[in-house]
Amino acid sequence: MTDKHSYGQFCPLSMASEIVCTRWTPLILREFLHGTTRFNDLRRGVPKMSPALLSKRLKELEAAGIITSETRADGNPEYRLTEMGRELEPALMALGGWGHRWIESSVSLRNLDPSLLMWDMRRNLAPLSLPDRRCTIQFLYPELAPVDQNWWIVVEDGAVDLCRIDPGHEIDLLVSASLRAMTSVWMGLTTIKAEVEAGRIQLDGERAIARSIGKWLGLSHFAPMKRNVG
Amino acid sequence: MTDKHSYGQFCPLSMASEIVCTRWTPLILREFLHGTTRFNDLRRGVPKMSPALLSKRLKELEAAGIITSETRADGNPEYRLTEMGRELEPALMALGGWGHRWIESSVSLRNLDPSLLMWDMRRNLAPLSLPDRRCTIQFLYPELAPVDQNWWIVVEDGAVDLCRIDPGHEIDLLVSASLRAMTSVWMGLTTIKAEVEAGRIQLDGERAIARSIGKWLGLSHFAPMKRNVG
DNA sequence: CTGCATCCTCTTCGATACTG
DNA sequence: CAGTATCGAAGAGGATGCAG
Repeated sequence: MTDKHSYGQFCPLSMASEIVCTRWTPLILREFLHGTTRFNDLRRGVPKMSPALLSKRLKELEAAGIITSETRADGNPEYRLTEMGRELEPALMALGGWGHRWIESSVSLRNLDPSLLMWDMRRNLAPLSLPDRRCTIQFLYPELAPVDQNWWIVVEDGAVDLCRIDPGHEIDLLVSASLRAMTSVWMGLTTIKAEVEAGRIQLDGERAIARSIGKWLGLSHFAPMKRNVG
Repeated sequence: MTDKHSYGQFCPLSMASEIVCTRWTPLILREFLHGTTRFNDLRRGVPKMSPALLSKRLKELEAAGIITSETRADGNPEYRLTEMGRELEPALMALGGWGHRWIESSVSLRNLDPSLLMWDMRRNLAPLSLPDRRCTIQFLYPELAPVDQNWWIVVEDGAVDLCRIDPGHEIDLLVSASLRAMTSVWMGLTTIKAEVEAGRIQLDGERAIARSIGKWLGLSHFAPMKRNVG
């Protein structure tokens, strides 16, 4: 009829699913809802997706009216949600909230990935809850392969940068952790405090910054919410 | 890592999308939320899906904990949503509501299908708003091929049956319509009253039943809601 | 470096037919 | 009624290339 990919149903849920519920698309939209606008930043949020497929999906989303692309001064496109796209947020949040409440942590925690964790903590970090000067926080995951062990987050003038190579600044706080413990904290399965007491996370450095970590550390949007399963 | 199909991300939206946002799955869940429990009834809601794929999806949903299957007395399985599955309703309603508000009717109306329309009107019909006796309502779509022209809905003792062959009862109301007009009414783009006045729908039969059609006729759950596009 | 396009392989899907 | 079996077509993933 219309095309091969269509469900052929006029039902609004069917029409919406044709656009939103295709492979990778909810994750791309998650990146957009976090404010990402550029191709390679999108890729950091969905690193296992091939660039060709991401490119295809962006064209589909643009054709559907969910995003626009505009060529910037540097000649590269900038993608942005339209109002239609922004209004997907409640539906995606509801789906994410359901996942948070119902999907077993033992399943989610099979997908540990320091890169995704740090990338998300970077964007959810609250600079205003840190001292009003440059702050450098190092994260150390001793159990990982050397290339993934060290991460630095540099906060300066409200901007948050994530580095995989030492920026050379004095370290204000060193967070040493098992990746599983840190991810569990991010997900809201446990707390920094509990993990520190259990010896799975250590904080070394400036007392004030360590004490206020619960305020500035960016966790999952769903972390404060109750769960129904283990 | 885990398997090929996984996005490899611990994010709850990613985990939820792996289960819910696969091809056909939102439509299957829509059927379940309407109370369907049997394989061939599910098929009526997703007639363009192959039975092999439906069977596969049901196994996946069961493995994910969203449905259970129990063998009934007749030896055939009965599928039911678990609590985990029922709690998907807000997310799916949000997605459907978004589709209703934002997807152009000209696009949805490319998917006209009398079978899907009648099947949905059957299950959303309100028997209590009809006289407390057997009522037979015939729908006639003169422009369609003969096999799709005639439909009968029989309401008796609170049960609603849909027939494609004449049940032989006296007709209490004959609804003659263009399929596009009837579907537009179902979607909430227009009203029965407006379509009758425009000559695209005719009601012939018992006055009281015709007058109360707005009460007993089952429309889309989203029909009363505002839309943002044409 | 960013933003793709191409080529190739592998998996999934759809159509049809058939079974207990 | 409730599925399997089979097979060709479409789609996704990985590697590589390339222009601005």
